[in-house]
Amino acid sequence: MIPDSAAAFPVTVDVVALTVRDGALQVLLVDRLLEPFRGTRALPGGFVLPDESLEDAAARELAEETGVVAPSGNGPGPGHPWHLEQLRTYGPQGRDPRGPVLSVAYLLLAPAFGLPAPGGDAAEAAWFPVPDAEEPGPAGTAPLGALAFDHDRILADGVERARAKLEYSPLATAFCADEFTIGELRAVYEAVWGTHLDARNFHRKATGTPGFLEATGRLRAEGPGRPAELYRLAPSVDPAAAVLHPPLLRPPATPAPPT
Amino acid sequence: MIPDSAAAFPVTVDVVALTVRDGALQVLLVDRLLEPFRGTRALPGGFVLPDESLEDAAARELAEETGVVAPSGNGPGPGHPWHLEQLRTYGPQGRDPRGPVLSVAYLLLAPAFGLPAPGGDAAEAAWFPVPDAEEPGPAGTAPLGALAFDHDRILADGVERARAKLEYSPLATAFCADEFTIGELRAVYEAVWGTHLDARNFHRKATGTPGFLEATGRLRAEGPGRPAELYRLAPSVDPAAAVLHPPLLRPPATPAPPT
DNA sequence: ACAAAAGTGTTTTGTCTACACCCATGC
DNA sequence: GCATGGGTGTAGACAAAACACTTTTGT
Repeated sequence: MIPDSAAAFPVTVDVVALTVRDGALQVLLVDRLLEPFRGTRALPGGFVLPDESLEDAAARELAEETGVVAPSGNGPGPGHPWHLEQLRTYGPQGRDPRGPVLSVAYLLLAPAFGLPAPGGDAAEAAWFPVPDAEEPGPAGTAPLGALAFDHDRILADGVERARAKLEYSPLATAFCADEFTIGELRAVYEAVWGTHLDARNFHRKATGTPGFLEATGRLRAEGPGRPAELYRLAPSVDPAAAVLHPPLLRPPATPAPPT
Repeated sequence: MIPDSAAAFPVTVDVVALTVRDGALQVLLVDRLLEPFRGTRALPGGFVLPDESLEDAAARELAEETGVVAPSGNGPGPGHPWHLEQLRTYGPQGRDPRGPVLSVAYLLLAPAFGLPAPGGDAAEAAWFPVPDAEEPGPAGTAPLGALAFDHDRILADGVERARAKLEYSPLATAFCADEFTIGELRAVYEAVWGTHLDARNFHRKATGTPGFLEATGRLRAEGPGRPAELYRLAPSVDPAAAVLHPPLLRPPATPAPPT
């Protein structure tokens, strides 16, 4: 019933896994063990199996190549702040030397987590900072511009999607642990956007936006300074669909001074 | 070199073609001539050929099933206000009775155009109004809820994408002819969002947003009332990438009274 | 003259920004 | 005490909603 003219394409999933570590936006990259692009850095990913959903394939490849076990789907329950969403699909022509291959890219936003022993088709999975500007840095600081396949473009698309989503969705909390302080949340915005935000105004805006945060009543003291109140993502909200009103807009341009 | 465990999937493209006709947001649907879902309404679409790009396949299927010749890509030149962008990809499992099939959906925003003779795998391509609310209307007014495959969901995703994009991008102009009046542009916003906008404030906002509109200096008189100035989309802007600042936000909720 | 649509001005209301200021802790 | 980070108050800049008003056409 499917016409003969219809071609069948191998399909891969590639995951842009982002986190905030050491005050910077970082991406999870692997070293490829197999051809093509053997020895080159790439996004974790691989071929979709016959009976798999795309999202399951993304979670499986992430687990195989980085040892990370992601919850299937966007865990709504507490303790699963991770967020996995589809980014876009990159066309079959001219992106794989082996022939036409379709790649469905996924975006994973997660708190910083350790990287167990690698396996599968990749070795040395590690976090790499995403440079603030999209242009590769002058020194060897920028991992961009050197990835396998069209992964540079996929990474750029993923970073831009993450930056845009922080403005009007509660997804910044996906980078935080289950409970977090306003300061930690602000650090997420500053790292992802590469900007400096006024701590006082951010506090008012974050706590004053309905449907965003819920106070736990507990405090957390960390180093000097007054202990901060702990918050969690407001319940009864799908963080992928909720809309912040008013949105938290990123300022036009004023990079943070490198502390 | 491609592992045997990797499956190959048939891939289709489906096009959510939206326009504004008679003051309402409308979608282009076809009647399927072949199984499965023969006789059911569906989005225009079909299988991707071996050497085709996804975008080319979307344009080809649209032309085959509706007689519409879309420009390949987003024509930047004047006279090609159409806009074609990828929407998202719908997973291979459980969406086609013939087996796992991947579908990459595209969103086409276009001025109202006539429909030449149909051909290919579909007949009776026609425009259908998209109901304001997502719930199907009580009477037989709503074509949603009755489409083939998972096209109801794809249509809902496309409509939501279009509604969101009008806020922060100049894509509302994709629904207009090459030159248009502020009133026509406002009618687009009102039809897509299903709201009523204040004509005076809209005029000021649209003409005052930098990088959005360019005055032609000409006028157009249509019926009674003062003739309106003609505008075109500001040049030197990629309408798909440009960002309106400040954005044109849709009001929370107040449906327009049916004139 | 009248209706209808285009375009401008003004007032009010709210939101963002910047910054002064107090609070609670470690040292 | 003093540095450090958390949290609140407030004045000016700025943008948006509401609406009075003028302009220019068709009938």
